[in-house]
Amino acid sequence: MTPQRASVKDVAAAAGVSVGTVSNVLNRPERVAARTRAKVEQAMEELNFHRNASARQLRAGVSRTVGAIVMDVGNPYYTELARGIEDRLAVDDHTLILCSSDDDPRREARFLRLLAEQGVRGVLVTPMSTTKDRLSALRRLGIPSVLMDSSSRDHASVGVDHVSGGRQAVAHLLAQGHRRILFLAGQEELQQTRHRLKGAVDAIQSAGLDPSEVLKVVTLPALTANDGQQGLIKALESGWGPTAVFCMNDIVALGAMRELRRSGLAVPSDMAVVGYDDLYLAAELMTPLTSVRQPMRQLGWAAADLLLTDTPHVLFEPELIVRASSDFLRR
Amino acid sequence: MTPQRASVKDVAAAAGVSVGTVSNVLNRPERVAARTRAKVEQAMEELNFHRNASARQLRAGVSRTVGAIVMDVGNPYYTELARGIEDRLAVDDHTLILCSSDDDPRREARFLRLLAEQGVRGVLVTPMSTTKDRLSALRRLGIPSVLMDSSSRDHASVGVDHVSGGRQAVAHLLAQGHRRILFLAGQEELQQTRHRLKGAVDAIQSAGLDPSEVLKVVTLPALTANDGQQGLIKALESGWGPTAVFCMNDIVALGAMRELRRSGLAVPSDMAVVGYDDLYLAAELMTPLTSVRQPMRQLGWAAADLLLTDTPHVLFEPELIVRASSDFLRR
DNA sequence: GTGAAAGCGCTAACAG
DNA sequence: CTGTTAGCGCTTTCAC
Repeated sequence: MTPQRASVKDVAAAAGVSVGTVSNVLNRPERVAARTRAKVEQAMEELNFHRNASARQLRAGVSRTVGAIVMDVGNPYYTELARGIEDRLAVDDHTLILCSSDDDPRREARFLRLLAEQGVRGVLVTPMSTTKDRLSALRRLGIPSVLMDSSSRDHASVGVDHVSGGRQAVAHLLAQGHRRILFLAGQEELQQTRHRLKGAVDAIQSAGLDPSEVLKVVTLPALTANDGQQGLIKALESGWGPTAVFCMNDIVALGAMRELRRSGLAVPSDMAVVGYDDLYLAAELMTPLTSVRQPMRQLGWAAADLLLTDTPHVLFEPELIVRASSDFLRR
Repeated sequence: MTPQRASVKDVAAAAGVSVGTVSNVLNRPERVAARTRAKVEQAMEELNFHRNASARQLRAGVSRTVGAIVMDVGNPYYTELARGIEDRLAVDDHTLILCSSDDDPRREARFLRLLAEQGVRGVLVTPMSTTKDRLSALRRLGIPSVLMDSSSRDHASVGVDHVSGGRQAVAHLLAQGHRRILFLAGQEELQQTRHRLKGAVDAIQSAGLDPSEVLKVVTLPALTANDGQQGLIKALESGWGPTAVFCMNDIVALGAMRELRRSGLAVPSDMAVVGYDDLYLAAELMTPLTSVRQPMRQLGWAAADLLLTDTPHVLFEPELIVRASSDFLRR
């Protein structure tokens, strides 16, 4: 059994050639005579050779690693995104370091330092409360970055049209006859929040109604099931009496529905619910959830593509998937 | 605005000391005079210095990176596990490279090569169909590995007592009066499958019944919602008429319940369902799912701990959480 | 306490 | 086509 790790030198010795030739076999095989190449390849095989990525990167100055900082890997939205990224990176033999900040600035700072030390080729960033700081930190470090799921004039980005998403969701609720709609929103700094809100307002105005009467916004500290639940409790206590709730994502919707159940309100007859992202579990919930579908896989792919090749940026279109949570007919 | 990346040399020049001193500040600060240290630290600050991980690893011979190969990051089970791992790694300033093989040997081979090239300090492995090959490949490469969620005599491992888990699940179903129980199982090579089956058989024998009459096993190609659904279809067609189904994990259970719904069977009155893992979504499904809870976070932590410190290995105890899917009283 | 210098494994430029 | 060699940024003796 071969011992530890073999180096190019070992391979060269075993094959009776120089390290330069071994390197050529690795990087420009066409420049090496077939016979020599065969010898070298055989030696590699026998010695179980794997090139040392550290040395390689040190020399090359740039690594084949890309980082992605997301808010919560527990949310399948981000794992789907990550798959899209990985698939694209694999094409060019790069790897992903996936970092879940959990919206904790200390964790985030640690990951940022780490990615800088790794010399990542770039970082893919998902919008969250500290996005701006993060982007400027990256710029200061001279690390290219791409903003995912958000669009920006002064930054490379791949986006989804959240105005359209918000509009579709609220137009649907209006069509179902709802006139008091609660929006369980993310932080206002999030572009997604602002855009979806704008879409919601658009939809209401297009229906000839007054947004300030029809829509009420509750901002959630974090986009988790628990905060969704708390947000709904707060809204119910206010006495406004909404008949529908539009949630910033499916996990928030899950929390909201949990609370509705707890307080004996039926979905959708007492309260209609619409989520966002259309996670695979949306269709399997206690009441199947109407949700705005995002093309997460493609989004991840596009972001990685943009980083690697500087492809012009993309704007995806979301699509409303109607289920029982907002439509009794589907019960 | 500082340009690109500063090296120890730059820092040394800026601080008016030698690179050796800079390195000392980094690695053995106590050996450096306070005044000198302050100067160096200030220079680092100004130049926005980050040590180059490649160079460091190249020199050290071993990296501060750990790999984990799991079957499907889309399954929250694995992301929870990953968090546990990351949390432990953070303590010793290591990073995780999370690889989702999707049970595809080509993907897996790619990741294995990649981890070897990265010179990872070790790999944490989750059982799947090709586990044995993977472990021997790692051994051949001289990379330490820890088997997660499975126990082994001749391998470092952290496990959960799946015999107990299987026993608890099936004992519960028997107590509910079920006498024809379907087991939607994983591949037989999976230790988890064998252990849970053993637990199920134990429970049946303890109740004075005949396992061959009470239990029927259907082996699923993959542990996905789709395969769970297909497995159930197959079982229903066979005409045996089970009244309960024990699923290898919650995602499989989700697929099974989808099929029950489709064919108009009520849960739990026509068919009781028990899952495994107790994902956060188990409680939120159309019918809240009874499930065997695993301590995923702790499991991940323990695995990373074992790799880093050679702590003696652990065996966790799972716990059955009963919900409506197997108990009308909770309806 | 601090500096000088060697060397980790690899690549690329150059010589033969 | 193949060999020789310098050097990427860092750590670590070993002198001073």
